[in-house]
Amino acid sequence: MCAKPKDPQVCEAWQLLVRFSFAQRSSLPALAAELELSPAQCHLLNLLEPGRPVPMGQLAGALSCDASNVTGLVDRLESRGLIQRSPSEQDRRVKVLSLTPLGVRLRSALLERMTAPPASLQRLSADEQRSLVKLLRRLIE
Amino acid sequence: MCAKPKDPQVCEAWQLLVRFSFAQRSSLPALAAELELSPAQCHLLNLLEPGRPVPMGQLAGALSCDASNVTGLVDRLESRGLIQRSPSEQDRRVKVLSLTPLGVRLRSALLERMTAPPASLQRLSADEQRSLVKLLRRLIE
DNA sequence: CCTAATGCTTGATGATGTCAACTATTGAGG
DNA sequence: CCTCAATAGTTGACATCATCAAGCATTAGG
Repeated sequence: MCAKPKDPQVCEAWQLLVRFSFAQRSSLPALAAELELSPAQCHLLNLLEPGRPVPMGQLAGALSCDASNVTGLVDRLESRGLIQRSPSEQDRRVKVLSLTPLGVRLRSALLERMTAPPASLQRLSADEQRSLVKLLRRLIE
Repeated sequence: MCAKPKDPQVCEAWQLLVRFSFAQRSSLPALAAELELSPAQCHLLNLLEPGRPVPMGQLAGALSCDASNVTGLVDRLESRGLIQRSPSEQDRRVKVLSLTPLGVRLRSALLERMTAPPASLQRLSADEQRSLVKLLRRLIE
């Protein structure tokens, strides 16, 4: 199944992670819909931390998408009063995004739902959970 | 960060997994584009194993989306000669999908790319990789 | 039979995403 | 200073993704 003559264990671990994220791909839309959000909007809100404004272009980089796409995404979130465009003082071309108080509340509601661990995680023992955390940390960086 | 008075370790593990799948959400489109596929098409091809035809409705269930969405996805993949609709013999309402030889080749090219493990995975020792595989297996089922 | 339920398609609509063209601003040289 | 290229964001055109409601054919139960 793994093409190159690499360690098959590495491949299997990676395949499981990929499978996991495909599963997420199925479940996120329903979860997001409860808050009237789309998956893309969730991703954006997830990246926008309270008290840490971000220029639009930087967000496009983090989302790995075109800048014009961010424009539309931000238009919709701003029209709902969740985020806010402000001109940068250093560079008048730049607009920085920040969460409104309403956005902060919605974001934390979102994170609360997204990070509610499923039953399968509870089946792991405390030691196993600790190992998993360690491994994933090193994986992501 | 975790709302309920639950084990914070469970929450952290889950958060890392969620973070991982958001990272995938960013990288999959580019990877898929190399094969002229969209993320949704990847998901569908991923579910459609060679030699194991699947009714359209079942696929809609697996993708957690509306049946009419599958119609469009299948239209595009079929017009490229990657998959094939065939009438079911047991039930003439049902159409089963199967990969064409071209589809089989593209699917394996796709899986090969998707499952090419990133460098960060190689940094784990053999033992650590083994643990990770075990933990993830129990997580997914 | 008649009727309800099922599987898929169609059409309308909105969101996501890309690209190319445009405006405004910045910054580097001449 | 003055041009001129690069950058940040917007706009418009277009394809895809995704939902819903309506419709058709088939199936299954009463």
